[in-house]
Parts: sequence; structure tokens; C-alpha cells
Amino acid sequence: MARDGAATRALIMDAAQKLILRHGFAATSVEAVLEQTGLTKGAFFHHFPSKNDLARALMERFAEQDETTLRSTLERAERLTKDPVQQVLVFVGLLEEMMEQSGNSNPGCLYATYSYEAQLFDDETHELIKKALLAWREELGAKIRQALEHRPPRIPVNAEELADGLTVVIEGAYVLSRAFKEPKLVLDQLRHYRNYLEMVFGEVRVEMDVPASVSS
Amino acid sequence: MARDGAATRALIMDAAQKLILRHGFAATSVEAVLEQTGLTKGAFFHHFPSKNDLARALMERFAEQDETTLRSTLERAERLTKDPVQQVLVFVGLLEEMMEQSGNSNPGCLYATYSYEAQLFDDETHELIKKALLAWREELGAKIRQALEHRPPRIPVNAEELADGLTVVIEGAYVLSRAFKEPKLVLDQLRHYRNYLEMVFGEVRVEMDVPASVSS
DNA sequence: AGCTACATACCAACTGGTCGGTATGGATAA
DNA sequence: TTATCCATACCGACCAGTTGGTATGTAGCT
Repeated sequence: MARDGAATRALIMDAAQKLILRHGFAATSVEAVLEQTGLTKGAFFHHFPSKNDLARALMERFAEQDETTLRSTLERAERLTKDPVQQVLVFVGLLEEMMEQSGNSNPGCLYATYSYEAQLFDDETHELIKKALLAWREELGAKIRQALEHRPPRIPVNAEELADGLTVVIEGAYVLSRAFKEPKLVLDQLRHYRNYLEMVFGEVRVEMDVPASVSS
Repeated sequence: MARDGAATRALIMDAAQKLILRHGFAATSVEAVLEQTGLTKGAFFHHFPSKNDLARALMERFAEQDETTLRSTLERAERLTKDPVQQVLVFVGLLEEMMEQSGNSNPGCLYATYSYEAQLFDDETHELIKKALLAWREELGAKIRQALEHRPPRIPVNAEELADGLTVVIEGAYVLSRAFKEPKLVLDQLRHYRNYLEMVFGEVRVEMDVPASVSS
């Protein structure tokens, strides 16, 4: 009966993450997690010195998974096509696929949840968030920069801003998706983000209208 | 000493909203609000039967102000130009202006904050959020539809999705803006949203290149 | 007087966290 | 093989502090 500690720890973390994504951190009591898992206080505080240690552990795991997703998906896109522009577009498309599949099971993002209760968490935890979000900015940004060098954009753009744009769309779409209870909204907005990239890259040809200078 | 009730009520609401935007609702204790205002429990519960009544009152006020901003800014844009396409673009531009001016003083949005602690609020409060967000979808959506009819888009788009896109960008940009502590990020992302609209409207001319995988 | 606008004192419930104890099972040694 | 030992895993009663909320009083205005 009293055996696999790692499994229990994971059980606590899974239950806690679900509750936190639904109700926020402050509104998720330790007892609520215990009720969900059938465990007791003893078990909880055996695995986590404090509730905030749980918070940090959750963020460590979440950020790690997230960065893994980022890199592996980027690599998949690189394997699927050699054109840097297409790699970026395929990358976003793959994310859409993944969103569509996992669907409602992942109804939120810990980064945003933690951000809205910022003062509850220590600096270390905030650094984890920053680091993970920076990974998207920099690694997707680098790939976008490659694409921009490979095919000059139709309007002047900044690679890191464009990379941030993806995270922005995802986070913002989650908010609306929850408020409206329309899961598909996230996919729609991701499609628009991809549209934007396509037009910036001139995947769809763009010509200036008025000053009539940038003709191809 | 015991004089203007309405002012005291507003004082409480202002202090509470600031704290809630910074720390979330659950993590904002009534006592913290009282400490901020120099009032006492008697005063608080004289004006609000419960903490949740404060939450609802705050959302009523916030949504009302928000819808007013939406409508008045839309009207300003309509007064500034007659071209529906330009009206949409000017509308977004005006929002950028307002964001830039109010700047850091408004570091968040109650809709998102409440969404991340959803179960704490009653249905009535959630309906207020939904109604306000729907106003953006429908009223900005209607204006965008006008623009689309006036100038057929270069790629097939849905007016309401595009309208949602603005809210999505704002909410998402707030999240990143907080995490990175980069207030200007919101403006950058709004600029990209406007870029997208410009290209969709063919404000910048767009021509299909290849078989063009732009789905609807 | 009576109503509004507060202050003060207080309470029951819940919070995160502690602590002494028990159960389990693997390593060790007889 | 089996008795001993001990670390790990877990239990559940308990604690102090904080929470939202109430009851009662009072000062000022009309």
C-alpha cells in the first residue's frame, strides 16, 4: 500500500494542476487537492514542504513540457520541409493540429494563471515563466528571422515581435475561449495568425497600393 | 466625518480593483482593501453585503466603462473618416493611442482576471463578462463586415473572428507584457493586428501566389 | 427622532502547516 | 530463512492565524 512515492507525487501534481487551471492557485486549497486524490495532509506535506513548493514544482514540470513541445515541434517542421518560410508556417500548423487533438483536455495555461496571481509566487517561479516564454520568443524568433532573410517580408517586421505574437494569440484565445465556452475559437485565431505570417512572408503576394514603390 | 457614501463606495471599489488586478480576487482580502482605504469592516459591509457583491459591482462598472469605450471610440473613428475600411483601421489606431496614454496605470483586464478564478463568481457576473466581450465581437464585427463589403478581402475571412482577434491580442499581450514587464509589448502587438487587417483589406494589395492554402 | 454612514468588537469556519505515530518493504546479518 | 533495522511513505489529530461575515454602538445630518 505504501509504496510508489513518485506515483503519489505525480498524482498530487496532476490533481493540483487541474484544479489550479480551473480555479486559480489561491482558490485551490491543499485540502481540495487531497479530497481529489484521496490522500491526507501527511502525504501532501511529505512530498511538498509547502503549498508554494508545489506551485514551483508544477511550473517546473509545465515549463519543461512546454519547452520540449516547442523544440520537438520546431524540429518536426524542419524535417517536413526545407524552406524556412514553410518551416515557420508548418510549425504553426502543427500546433493547430495538436491543439485540435488535445482539445478540451488542456483548458488553460499555467503561465497566465500564475501571472494573474503574481504576488503569490516567489521570484524563482516567475523566472521559470519568463525563461519559458523567452524560449518561444528566441527560438521561434530565430526561425522566423531565417525565414525573413530567406524571403524579404512585404512589410517591415521584427522577428521577435512576430514570435511573441504566437504566444499572445494562444494566451488571448484561451481567455475568450473560456468566457464564450467556444474551444474552437483558439483554432480560428491560430489560423488568423498563420494567415498573417503568410501575408508578411508574401506567401501570398503583397504589393503596396498607394506609394507604389514595392512592386515585384 | 461620516458624509459622502457614494464617494466612500467608489473609494472602496477603486482600491479593490487595483488590488484584484495585481493579485487576483481570492488573494485580495477584504482587510487588504480596508487597509488601503483606511476604512473598517463596518464601512465595507455597509456598502457591500458580501465580498462577492463587490466582485459583481466591480464587473458591472468595468464592463460598462469598457462598452462605453468601445462605442465612443467606434463613433470617433466614424467621425474621423467615411471609408469603412479606414474606420476600422483608425479605430484600432485610436485604441493604440489610448493604451499608450493610460499606459501602465491600467495593468490588466478584469475579464481575464475573473476568467482565471471562474468558480468564485456567480452566473450573473459571468454573464456580464460574456455580454461585454460579445459587444466587441458584434459591434466591431459589424463595422468590419461593412468594411469587407465595401472592399472585398484578399483572403476569405469572417468578420466576427477578426473582431475577436482584437480582444485576443489585447488579452494575450497583457499576459506577456506582465511576464516580461514590457508594457510596450501591447502596443507592438496591436500594431501587428492592424497590419493584419490592412493586408486583409488589401490596404496593402495582396495577390494569390501559388495554389495558396488560405483556408476559411 | 430617525436615517445614513461609519467604527469596534467579535465569531465561526477555514487556511496552511506541524507533529507524533504507523505501515511497508528492502538491505543486512545471523 | 528469518530476525533486525531503518528509510520512506503515509495517516490524522491538532494548532495558530486569517478569512468573510455579524452584531452592536454611535456620530452626524435632516
